Amino acid sequence: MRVPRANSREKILAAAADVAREAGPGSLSLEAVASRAGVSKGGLLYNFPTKAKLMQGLVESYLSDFQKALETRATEAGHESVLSAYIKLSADDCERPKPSASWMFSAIAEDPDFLTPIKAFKHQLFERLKGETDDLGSLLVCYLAIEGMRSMNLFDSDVLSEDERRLLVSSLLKIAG
Amino acid sequence: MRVPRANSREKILAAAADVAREAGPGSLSLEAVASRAGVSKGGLLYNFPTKAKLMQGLVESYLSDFQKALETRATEAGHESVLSAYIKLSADDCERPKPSASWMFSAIAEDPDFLTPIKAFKHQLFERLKGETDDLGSLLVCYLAIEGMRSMNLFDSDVLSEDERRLLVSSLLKIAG
DNA sequence: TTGACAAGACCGTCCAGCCGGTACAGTAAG
DNA sequence: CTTACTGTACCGGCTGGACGGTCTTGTCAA
Repeated sequence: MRVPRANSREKILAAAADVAREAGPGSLSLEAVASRAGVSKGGLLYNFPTKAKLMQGLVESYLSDFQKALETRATEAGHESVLSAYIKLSADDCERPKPSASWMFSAIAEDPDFLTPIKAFKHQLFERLKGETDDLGSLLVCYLAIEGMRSMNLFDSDVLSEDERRLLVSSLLKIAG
Repeated sequence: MRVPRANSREKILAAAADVAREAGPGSLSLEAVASRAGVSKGGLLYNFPTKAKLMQGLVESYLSDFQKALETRATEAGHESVLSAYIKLSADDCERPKPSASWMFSAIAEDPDFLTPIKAFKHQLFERLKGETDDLGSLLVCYLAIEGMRSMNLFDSDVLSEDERRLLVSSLLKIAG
């Protein structure tokens, strides 16, 4: 009973993220992902010949989604700076109560090198932000604060209230200018 | 109460942190820890009857060390605020190139609930900081930026240069007042 | 003697990767 | 149109190995 062959990859990727989020990063097994995606283990291994490839796919789709969202934000709303687009995007990402990237912990456990592309991406983004502003101190504070927000969301650590998060975002936007 | 021959518990805890840092969080097995600590598997299980207890021990020692260091900083150098003590302590912690808490990833993979005490601790610290200042916006920015710094160190993501980190710290201290 | 381990065999479980199938789809000759 | 062939997409059982945890036996210092 097969229907959408082409979407299998994305379905599997989404299923993997779901499993990691709901059952915990330690429960991200091939069988769990396959079952969640409505695919057999063989079908999963057909799309991703190894678990490492699956992790790599997760990283790549995460990065491309993020970049797409950032680009959209940075261009759509007029002459917004990349930094403020990044702030708003991150704020929205962190709005969702459940961390959507728990799979990162699985990836790190598998092999810390899986995060290398993410590090490179962040480095690139930071360089881009540096080229946009002349007040390095403010940029550093903003950038790190966003990093902290994302980290707290990732660790599912809800220290901030709704009001506090809003205040934080507006403070950051003010610092960003 | 008999004194053990050597302080095996601490040796084991340190060995576990070393294994997670050097071999990766996914390689944190009981055998690896035992071998690293110069202890047999039986000896390890004698001190920590289960892997969960070992993780718990890691968390507890991390938290007590951190609190002790924070208290020392906050009291020794005159009437420094807790926030600036926290900033400086975190900056020093992040000075070290290698993340010292990679075991956290192992703990999360094992069971996300292991981080509950850490979340509680952070929440408590944040409340304490809120009681110390009247400018919530600045506190939020500072606190999150520190969180970001710690997160980057944990993920071994060296986006900032030495100079940038120093500038960041001084900016944060200025914001903290 | 006893408490604090050392040493390691052993078992149950879990899981990644492999492999032999199977159900189509497209093509193309007859 | 039919039959035969071919490649794609997927199924699911299997296995080898790693790992956590238990248990037994031995050792040595206090």
